[in-house]
Amino acid sequence: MDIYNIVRQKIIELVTKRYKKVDQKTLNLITCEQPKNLKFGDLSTNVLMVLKKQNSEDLNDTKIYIINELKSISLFEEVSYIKPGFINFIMKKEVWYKVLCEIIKDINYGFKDLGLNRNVNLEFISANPTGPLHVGHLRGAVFGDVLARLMKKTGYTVCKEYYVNDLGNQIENLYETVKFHFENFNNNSKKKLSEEMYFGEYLKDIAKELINEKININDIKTVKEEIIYKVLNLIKRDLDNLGIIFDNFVSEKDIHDQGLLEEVLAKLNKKNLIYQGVLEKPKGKIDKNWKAEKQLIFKSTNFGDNSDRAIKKNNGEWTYFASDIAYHHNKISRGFDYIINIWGADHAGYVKRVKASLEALGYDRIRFDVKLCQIVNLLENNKSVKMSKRSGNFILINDILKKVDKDIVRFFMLIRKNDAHLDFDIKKCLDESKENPIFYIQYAIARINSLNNHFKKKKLYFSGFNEKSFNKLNSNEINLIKVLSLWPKVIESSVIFKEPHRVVYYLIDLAGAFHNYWSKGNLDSSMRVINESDIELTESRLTILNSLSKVIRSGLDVLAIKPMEKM
RNA sequence: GCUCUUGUGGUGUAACUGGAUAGCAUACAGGUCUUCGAAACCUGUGGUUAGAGUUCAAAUCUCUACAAGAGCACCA
Repeated sequence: MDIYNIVRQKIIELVTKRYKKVDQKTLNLITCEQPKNLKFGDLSTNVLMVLKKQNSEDLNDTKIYIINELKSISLFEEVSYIKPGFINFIMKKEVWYKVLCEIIKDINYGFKDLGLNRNVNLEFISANPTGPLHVGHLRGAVFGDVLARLMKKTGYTVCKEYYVNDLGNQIENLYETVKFHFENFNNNSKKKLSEEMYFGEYLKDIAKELINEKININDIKTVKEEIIYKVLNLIKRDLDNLGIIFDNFVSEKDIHDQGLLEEVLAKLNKKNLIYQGVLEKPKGKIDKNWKAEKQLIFKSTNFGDNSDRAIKKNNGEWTYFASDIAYHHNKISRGFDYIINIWGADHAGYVKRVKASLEALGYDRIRFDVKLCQIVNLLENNKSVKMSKRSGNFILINDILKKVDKDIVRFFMLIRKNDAHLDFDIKKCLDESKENPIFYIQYAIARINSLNNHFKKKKLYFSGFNEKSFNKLNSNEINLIKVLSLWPKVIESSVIFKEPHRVVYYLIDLAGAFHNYWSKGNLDSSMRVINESDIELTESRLTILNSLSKVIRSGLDVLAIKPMEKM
C-alpha cells in the first residue's frame, strides 16, 4: 500500500473528470508526496499550481471542488490550502494503522511491479580477461549487481551479462607473456618481460599449469583459449567472493565467428552510412605515431556523434567499435528491449557513438541507457593509492576482501551517487563506530532484537495487536510509520533513475529515526519500549519496531548484505 | 580546441528529477548512561562557485564566466 500513490490517483481522477482535455504531460507533473517538513502535514499535492499553468481561468472553483471531494474520501483528518497553492493533508490515525498492517502482511512490502516483465539486458564490469579484477572494477560491479537485484524485485526480467573481450592485441600480449614464463620457468635466464607484457604472478601460475598439462605452447589457438579460460576463472572467483553471479558471458570472438560484423556492416552500407575515407587528426594530445590512413568509416555524425568512426582499420581488420556495434545488435536480436550498460567514466566519450549506431540500425524503439560510474579513489593511511598497469601496482579486489568483509565493501561502493567521485577508505570501513554508517544501520536491528529478547524473558504475553492497542500510540511512534511509508517511493525512484544509493541513504535515515526514538526512553521512562504495566502498548510498539526491522532487512537484502542479529 | 561529468557549511556529501524553513556525517562548543545495548541521543555555530534569465516556485532548467575531473585516430 503506497498511500501517496493512492491519493495521487484519486486526484488525477478528479482532474480528468473536470478537465476532459487535460493531457498526460500535465498529469505527470502532479505530485503527491510527504513534505520535507511535517508541519505542512502528512501529505501534500501541487495539483492546483500545475493546473494554473495550463488554464488561465480562475481556479477558485476547482480548488473548492478538489478539496471537498478529497474531504469526502475519509482518509483525512484535515485538508487545507496554503499560500503558493499547495493542498496539504493530515491523515486520520486509522490510516497509519492500515499502513502498518499492510507492512506486516506484505512480504514484498515496497516492491511494486514497475517492469511489467520488460526484458532487460544489464551489462557490467566486462573487464578484459587479462587478469583478476582490481579496485577499478569494484564500483561498477557492485552498482550493476544491486541495480539488477532492484530491477528483478520490481518486475523486470533481468539478464546480467559480462562481455569478454577475448580478441585483439591484448590477447596477443597475454599469450606472449605466458609463453615467456613457460619457456623461462626453470632456467634462471635474466630476460625481462617486455613493455607490452603483463605483470602479475598469476600468469606464472598459469604457465606452470600449462607445463603440467604438457600443452604445446606453439599451438597458439589452443593455448590462448586455455589462458582465457583460466583467467576468466580467476575473475569468476573474484565475482563469487563479492557475491555476484552473472547470467551470461558473451565472447567477442563468438560475435566475430558468427559473422555478425559483416551482417551489421551490410545493414549500414545499405543505408549509405559507410564510406572509405580518412579521419581528421585528433586534437588534444599530440601523438607522433599518428598517420593519415584510409579506412572504412561509419557516418556517426549523422546521429549526433562528434566525429565519424572507423569500422575497419587501414589493414582491413575490424575495429573494436565494429564488434561493439555487432554485440549490441546481437543483444537486441536475442530479444532484449531494454539495454543498460554500466561503464567507467573514462568511457563517457563512447556513449554517443554506440547510441548513434543503434539509431542507424533502426533500433529507435529499444531503450538504451548507459550509466557511468566515476572513479574510485582508494585511500590507505589517508593517502591516495595510485595504480598503474605498467608498474604492476594493482590493488586487487581479492586483496581488499582479505581486509574488509564483502558486505562492508558493497555498502561503501554505494555510499555515493554513481556520477560522484568516491573515496574508498579502508580504515573507515574497518572502523566500528558512528562514523561508519553500516554499523549504525546494523545496530538498529541488534537493538530491536534485544528488545524482543527482553520481552520474552520477562514472560510477558501478547494479547494480540489490534486497532485498539494501536490507538495507545503517540505521535513519536506514528512518525516511525511515516518514515516506513516512504519505502515504496525510495525503491521506485532507485529503479527509475537507476540510483541504488538511494536505498543506502534511506536505510541511514530509517536507522536514525529508530535511534532517535529509542533514546527518548533515556529521558522519559514512559517512552521506554517495554512497559510491564501496559502490555498492549508494549506490543504495539514492538509491532512497529519489528516492521522497521523488517524494512531494514529488506533494504539490506537489496544490497545483498547480511543483517547482524547481534553485535 | 571540442565533447561529457561535476561545483552545496571548514571537510565529505544528500535532496522525492522544479516545491514550502536545503537533510546527513564529520569538525567545533556544550549536554545526556544506578534503569529496554552510549557502536546511541539532544542543543548550538555554519552552506547551494559567481552573475544574468525562465517560473507562482530554482541547488535542480537556460546562457555567460570561473574551477575540478575524464575523454578526443588506432588500441581497449
